[in-house]
Amino acid sequence: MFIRINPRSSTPLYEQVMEQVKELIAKGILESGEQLPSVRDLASQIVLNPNTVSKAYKELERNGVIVTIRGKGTFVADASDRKLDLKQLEQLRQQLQRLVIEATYAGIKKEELTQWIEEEFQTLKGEGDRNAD
Amino acid sequence: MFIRINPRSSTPLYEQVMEQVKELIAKGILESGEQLPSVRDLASQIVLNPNTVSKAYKELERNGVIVTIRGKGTFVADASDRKLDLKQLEQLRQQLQRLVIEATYAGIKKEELTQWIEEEFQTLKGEGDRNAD
Amino acid sequence: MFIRINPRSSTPLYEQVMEQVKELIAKGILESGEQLPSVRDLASQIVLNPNTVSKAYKELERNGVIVTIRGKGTFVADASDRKLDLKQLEQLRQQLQRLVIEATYAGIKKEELTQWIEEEFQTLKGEGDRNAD
Amino acid sequence: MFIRINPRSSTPLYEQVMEQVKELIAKGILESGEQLPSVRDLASQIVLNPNTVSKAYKELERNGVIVTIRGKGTFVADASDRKLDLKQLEQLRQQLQRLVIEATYAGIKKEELTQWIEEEFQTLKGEGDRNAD
DNA sequence: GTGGTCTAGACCACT
DNA sequence: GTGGTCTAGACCACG
Repeated sequence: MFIRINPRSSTPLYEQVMEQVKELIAKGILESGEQLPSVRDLASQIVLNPNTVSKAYKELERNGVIVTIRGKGTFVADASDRKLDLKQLEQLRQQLQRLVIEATYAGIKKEELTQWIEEEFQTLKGEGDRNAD
Repeated sequence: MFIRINPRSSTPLYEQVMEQVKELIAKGILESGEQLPSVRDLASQIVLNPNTVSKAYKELERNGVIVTIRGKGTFVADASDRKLDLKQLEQLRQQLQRLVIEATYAGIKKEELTQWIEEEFQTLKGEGDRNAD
Repeated sequence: MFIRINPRSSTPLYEQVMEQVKELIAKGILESGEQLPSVRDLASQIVLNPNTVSKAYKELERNGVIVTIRGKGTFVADASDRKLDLKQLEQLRQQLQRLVIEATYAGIKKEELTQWIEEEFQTLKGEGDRNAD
Repeated sequence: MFIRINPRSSTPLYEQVMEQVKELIAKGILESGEQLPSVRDLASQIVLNPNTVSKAYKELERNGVIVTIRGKGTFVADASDRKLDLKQLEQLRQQLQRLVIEATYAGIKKEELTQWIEEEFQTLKGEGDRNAD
């Protein structure tokens, strides 16, 4: 797993791990049922304390992104197991509102923003396809 | 100024203030050159520690959103004074990437997301127009 | 023996086996003196490591629920052989206290809870009768 | 707050803290809006590491039992804020099933069990009343 | 002073 | 070997 942590960023290390794992799954580089590196392995790979990685894994499990089986390891959850409640949708919507406001500050037009989204979706899909080859 | 703070949210109080001020400006409810309430006034209005409001104002000034003039007060900055460096653009782009990933997890399609953006821009513009009447 | 294991549950696999064996006995589906499948057989049936099944059997024997006779196999113990010391009673009582507290949090009234117990006892008895036919 | 921890119990320390806080709230000894001791205070009171207490508090917040406000402290949540989803009800029901099975093993009759429940509810209410005096 | 994050290192239960 | 729990002690952001 290619995970890169920026220890100087203000976003917590465990959140950075969460984001990148989610990204790998969204891109299809990690597939359902696939085993993730063990807490200790990943911790030594990215030079983090095992507790920090463990915290990231536990949060991801709570989000239904991964599943951990005691004594065996942690695995990517089935897509069907993912949770999507109303609160999350609202949060997403609120994030988007903030983003739109910031964008207007930066002088970014609606067309430009939708173009960006188009590109991001392409990137996700593209990397997944490359992986599938 | 209509600002509502949620003390139980996990986002810092001063950031909530910043977001809402930015929102009011983006909507055109606060216009360039308009005076903002003093730190004390705003603090007592929304029942917050003046230090917290002060921190929000300072951060907003650092971003070039507002300007404080000694002995006169704080005012909404001219749109031309806003700073938009490359770092901010990158951050915006990264936020959007995260949002797209989260959206795919929530099963939201590209079309739906662009539709949302359309709506958010309409909301901004709409409230601004209403205010301009 | 119809035993279903959920490897993703947080309760240990061996405890799940224990619970289900106890349930089968409580329902009268397994009767005193009846032979249980061998560790190997049960392990292959429910796709578990034999060590895990073995641990469950050992624990059940420690509780006096089953007995293993060297060279013959393991059998359901006589009801008279079951051990019920004071510690277990206290534990039971404590579990019930926790359950009552959780129930009040869930807004469940006393009458509802006693009704539930009524139903659980009926279920136990009912399945036993069906099996006795 | 009178919290007693048993370091030799097999149930995790942080769960013991959770249970006892819930108990105090259920009994009405801690009321809605009331402030809990700080993480450090409680930790030194019951001779635990602050991290352990913090973990308990965070879990309790996730359950909607308490609310923490950054920089101010943690408080008992409003009863209306408590979450009660279907999964929790199912879990409760399953716990009760196990309890009934264990009870039959211990030779406890239905009437006895319902009597116990009656007593537990009385205890909860009783301590609350005593506190209200 | 409050809680949140992180590290280092230890022990335990489960498979 | 796996993850889960716990301690000790440090630093930081928030109010």
